[in-house]
Amino acid sequence: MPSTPGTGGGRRVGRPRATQRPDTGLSARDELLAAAAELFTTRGYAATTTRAVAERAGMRQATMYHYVAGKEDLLAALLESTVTPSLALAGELLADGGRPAEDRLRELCRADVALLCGGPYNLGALYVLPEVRAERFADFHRVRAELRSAYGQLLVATDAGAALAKDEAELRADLVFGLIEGVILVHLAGGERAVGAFAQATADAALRIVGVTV
Amino acid sequence: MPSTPGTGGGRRVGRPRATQRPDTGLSARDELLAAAAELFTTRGYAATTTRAVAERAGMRQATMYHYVAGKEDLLAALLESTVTPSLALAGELLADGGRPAEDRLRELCRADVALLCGGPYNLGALYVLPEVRAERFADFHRVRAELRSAYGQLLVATDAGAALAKDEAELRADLVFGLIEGVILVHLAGGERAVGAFAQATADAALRIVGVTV
DNA sequence: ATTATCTATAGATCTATAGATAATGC
DNA sequence: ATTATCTATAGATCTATAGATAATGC
Repeated sequence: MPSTPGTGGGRRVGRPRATQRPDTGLSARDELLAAAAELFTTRGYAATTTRAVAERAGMRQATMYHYVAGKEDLLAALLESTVTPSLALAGELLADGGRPAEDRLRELCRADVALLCGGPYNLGALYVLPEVRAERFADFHRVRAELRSAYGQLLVATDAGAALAKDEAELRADLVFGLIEGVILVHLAGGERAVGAFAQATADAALRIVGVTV
Repeated sequence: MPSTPGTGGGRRVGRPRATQRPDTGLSARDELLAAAAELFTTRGYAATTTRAVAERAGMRQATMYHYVAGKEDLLAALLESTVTPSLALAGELLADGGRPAEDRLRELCRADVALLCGGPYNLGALYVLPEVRAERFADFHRVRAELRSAYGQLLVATDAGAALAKDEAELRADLVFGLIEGVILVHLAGGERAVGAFAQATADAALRIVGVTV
């Protein structure tokens, strides 16, 4: 059986690292992603050098290019990793006609907030980087627009949502989406509050915006 | 009468500029601030060079240092300019015991969103720059915390807010603040919607979060 | 032989300062 | 004389590539 890269244990091919390899058990690429997540969110994307990322991942700057094409590559991977799970959940919820739309919308909000606030870094802050508007990240924007659309569909499937004019429903979907995004940023600033309860409270607030009485 | 700097018209002291001075009627410092606002919000702070700012303001890179101490100086000035007007309004509203707190909270939300969404650039996006966490911007954070506190005070002054437990009121103030902040970012993405109506809708959504029936 | 890593560095920046220059003001 | 600007540049980066090296695999 070939040694799984990243299990940390076995003999490793290739020249040994100059510094001790971190014992996180992650693959080298995932260690780079974790380092990038921390540095991009705490110091800023443009302000983070390839050297800083590589060295936090326990390798020399040039070695990074063995695993990723460059900084943009790291950012693109991190961005997609933040939306993909929520989008998968949204797909399931949209298909599940057996539950009231109110419940399903609440669950999507809750999970979305829990996912982003629960991680070790504030990856939500990456969404708003000006750099992310570039064509290079069109894939991410497409996925994100799909998630936004799922919010809108669940919203109009609620009783309160169905009673709204089309424009008004669109507007409220934007407000809900804005709440989710903003709350992720505020949560970080606020610091220590239980993530689960906070996510639940945000979901309730979203339903109040839609017009559901909670 | 000494010629007011920035009126654009009169004879100017000093070596002439190599390129035509923009005819915005702004002082050189304000032209730098406007250039920085555009570039920081569209390309990112760290990604914007002093040369880019200076040249957009119609002067050579080195000349910028005659007016500002550097890039950080520009960012600090822009940040404070976004909170100061809302904080002044908040002060007036807190002092005005003659109006129902519901109305005053609504007005603060509306004005805050209108101010940030109404400007030519998305200055709200500067709040979330990781660079802004540095000690250098402590002044800004102090002012911003005051604004957050004003939201909290108006919230507990409403009938619905007064009925909440202390923790729950704090939580909802964070949610309202998160909504305002997030909405500013979403609005930009959403593009063309009338700012006034959007600000009003956000204010209504904030009151719903508090628990007021609107 | 293959692989993962290293060291070294060319080329391209970018910031901030030094010192020159071309106006007006008196 | 004062002021606002310019040109030039030293010093400090940072990215991405070239080429060497030290392991394992067969």
